[in-house]
Amino acid sequence: MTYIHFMGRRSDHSRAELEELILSTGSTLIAETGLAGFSAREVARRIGYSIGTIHNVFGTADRLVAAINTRSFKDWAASLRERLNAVGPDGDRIAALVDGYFGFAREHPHLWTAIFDHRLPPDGGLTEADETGRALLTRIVVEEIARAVGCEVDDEVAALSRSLIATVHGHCSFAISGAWSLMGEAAPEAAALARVREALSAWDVCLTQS
Amino acid sequence: MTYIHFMGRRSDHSRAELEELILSTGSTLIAETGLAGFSAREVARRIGYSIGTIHNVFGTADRLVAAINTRSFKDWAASLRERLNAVGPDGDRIAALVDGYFGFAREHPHLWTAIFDHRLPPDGGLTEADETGRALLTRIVVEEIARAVGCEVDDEVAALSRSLIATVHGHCSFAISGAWSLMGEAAPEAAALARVREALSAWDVCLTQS
DNA sequence: TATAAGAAATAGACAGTGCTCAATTTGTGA
DNA sequence: TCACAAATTGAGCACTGTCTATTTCTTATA
Repeated sequence: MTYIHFMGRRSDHSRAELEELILSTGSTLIAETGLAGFSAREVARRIGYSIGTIHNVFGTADRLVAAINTRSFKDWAASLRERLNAVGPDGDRIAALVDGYFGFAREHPHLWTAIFDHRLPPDGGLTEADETGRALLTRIVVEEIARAVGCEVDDEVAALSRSLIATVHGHCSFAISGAWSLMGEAAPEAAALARVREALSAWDVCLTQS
Repeated sequence: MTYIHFMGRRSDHSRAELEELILSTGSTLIAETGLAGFSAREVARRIGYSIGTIHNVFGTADRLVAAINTRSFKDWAASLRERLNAVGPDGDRIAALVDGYFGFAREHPHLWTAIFDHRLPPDGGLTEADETGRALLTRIVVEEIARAVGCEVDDEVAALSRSLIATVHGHCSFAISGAWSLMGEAAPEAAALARVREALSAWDVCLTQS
């Protein structure tokens, strides 16, 4: 008859609540200031806990950022699913996919940028939970590409999907960082979509011939 | 009859020599430790000058990193030109271009990563000299793509070129960051090349039809 | 009920960082 | 020889992440 839930000294927040509080506050901070302006101390200040508490819960500032990025990944995947549901089974799902990729980056440029700018120290890789959370987005795309080319999900389709993700990512990356506008490019998203369509039609031709 | 050249106190290094010294030492430091391990103080330590000197010459650590990245860009462009010369006018110049893009990233992963991870503070953009130095790489690609599709260099070809750069960049980015190997992708460079070839042949079809 | 045990939270020290600016060289032209 | 002015220094400031000793509170036991 033991209560394992409230073992700490503060009853303000349970461990889970504290994790959530740190995570969402950290996410807001990155959204506001970008990864460069992020600091674990500032997160502690905002939630009214000391810096040591952050360390207790997340171990390292890097691991906290990794957790925040995983959360961004999940939100991103969710918004992608929403768009796919919105266009329906007969809509232009490929366009929805590309627009979903760009959409999250445009709406949350700092969060999106943080995902790809952050590097973990060489020793400590991602958590199992991080890995699976991030794999969601890839899985959605793989499923959609399989649907688009009318195949089962196999290694070949998965490889094509990753290549298409990389293609769209490159365009989005330049668009968000601003390197693109300096070069006078007007419609990076349209270009990305064009490249994807070309690859898909090349794949169809390949299938027909074999 | 006034000599304006030697106004300083140290004859160890002229201003230009000092700039070069800081730049090359900083470049080596990033190549060794990555952008995260970079510090202006460490550069000062290594060249035997004080931290103040770095600030006199480059103003800000961010501007120093920007200058280092511009230097990387130039080296990158030079190695691209070399590869193009090596394959000659009748070789597979498109493959050489893609391989050159990946090649620099593979040989100098930290320098390459630093180029795209570094963000200047919102107020201070890049120098004129930085801009032109970085534009070199794009120009090389635009010229080659014009050659490949047998056109003059115009806005359309330039837009296509930027889109192809983005495509290759996306693949290279995932390959270097390691996100790729986690997904089990074996040949990111081959995939990038395939996407580029598809885009070029789609362009050819487009030209033939019009 | 009183007390021992133990975990959460904290405070604060440590070693770094970038940036500033008064004080200090020191080469040079007068 | 001297004075000037540019180049260089480095202590000081406000930060940062990380870590350990300490406090504070809850729970379980005697």
